Amino acid sequence: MAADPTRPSRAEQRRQTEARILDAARRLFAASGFDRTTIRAVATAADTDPGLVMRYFGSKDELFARVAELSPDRPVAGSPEEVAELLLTSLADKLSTDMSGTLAMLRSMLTHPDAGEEVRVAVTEQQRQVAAAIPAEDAVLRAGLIGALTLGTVIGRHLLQLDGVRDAEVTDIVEVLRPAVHAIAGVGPAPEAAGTPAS
Amino acid sequence: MAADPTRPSRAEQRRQTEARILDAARRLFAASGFDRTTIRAVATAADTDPGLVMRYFGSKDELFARVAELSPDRPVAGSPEEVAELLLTSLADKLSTDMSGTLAMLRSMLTHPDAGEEVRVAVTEQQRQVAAAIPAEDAVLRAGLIGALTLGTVIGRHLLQLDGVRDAEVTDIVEVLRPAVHAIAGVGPAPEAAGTPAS
DNA sequence: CATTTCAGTCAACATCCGTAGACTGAAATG
DNA sequence: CATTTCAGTCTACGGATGTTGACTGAAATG
Repeated sequence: MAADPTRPSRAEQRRQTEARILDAARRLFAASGFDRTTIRAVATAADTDPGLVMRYFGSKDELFARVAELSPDRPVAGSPEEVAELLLTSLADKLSTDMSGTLAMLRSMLTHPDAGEEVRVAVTEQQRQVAAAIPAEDAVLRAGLIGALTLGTVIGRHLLQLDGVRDAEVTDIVEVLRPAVHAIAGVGPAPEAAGTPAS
Repeated sequence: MAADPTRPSRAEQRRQTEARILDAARRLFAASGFDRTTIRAVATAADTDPGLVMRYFGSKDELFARVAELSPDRPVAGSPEEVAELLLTSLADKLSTDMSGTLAMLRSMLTHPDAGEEVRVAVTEQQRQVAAAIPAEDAVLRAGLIGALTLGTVIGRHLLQLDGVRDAEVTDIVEVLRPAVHAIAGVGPAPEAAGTPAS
């Protein structure tokens, strides 16, 4: 019944509290978006005080900027076929990873101007790279539509939770989407009928 | 200098005011979403008073429900090829029509639970019909991914305004997406190489 | 013309939010 | 031990929002 032999130091205590706040913020922003998530709710969920949240993170906007993040897309390049495969791998990441930080951003992208811009910039950058690899007049459009397909799939799975998409295996989704991505990228049918083609 | 010969009757006046309010609400909800659109802003944009908006439409939620609407999808059926073509026609509608009522709904779907449910139900219904026409074990997944592609395309064009997608001709988008939709629907390559196939 | 109806206006209320600042007590420091 | 630092708590302010209700004046009604 003695007191804890290793009581956390003050610095450690603070780190834990900050972490609890960040976790709660990520979760609530992802679940309800920026506007409907209140500092008070974050504080309650983190079992602390609104004042502390402000003192540690400055403002609601700064807290949001801290936890809402798009995991950076890896650069894509090569032949259209290679680019398509890289995009499918990238999509697989987005469908499997935890992503609550990303979901916070995506959830708010249609109503929070900053979040919308951030998503737009990220998609546009990937679009630019993809377009550069597609030999066609309408390369930008094609790349943009691949971005739209990606975005729609992530939204459908994680935010709208569409039947069949919500619970599907990531590999199955990629399988179904492979010929579609290849088609939009302007290449012929998928390299192989089924299974991820080896090297 | 005489007074207007045909001064609008009181009933007519009211109809005009209601129409101004509805127009303003549609526009503002579409531009900023539910939470960031205030009754006061709607009233100002409609050149009236917040109290009047309340008296005519009851509450902010009712006003939103009145102007935010998904134009009903026409039923789709037939062979996978036919269904794919019907979906592309439906998509073309969604990309060209004015749509500010639809945009009000879509803009809010990620942050306003009711709007999210309404979109989900609409997509799910179309998904059900499409899945019924696809002879495959994973028909529901495939139909869901076509829904995701559609949703992503509309979002990319009207809400995120992606480069190349924002300004593209509707027919060009449909052209690029045709083989993709056919591929996801599980049919072979598009029926024709280019141009809308005649009957 | 007398009366009623009602579109439109105005002011206020209750609530919630982000945020600021004073305060407390225990841990760190010398 | 005396002093300082600082994590954590509490209270309150200023502003915005949805919503309500009283009021006004002109159009409709008989």
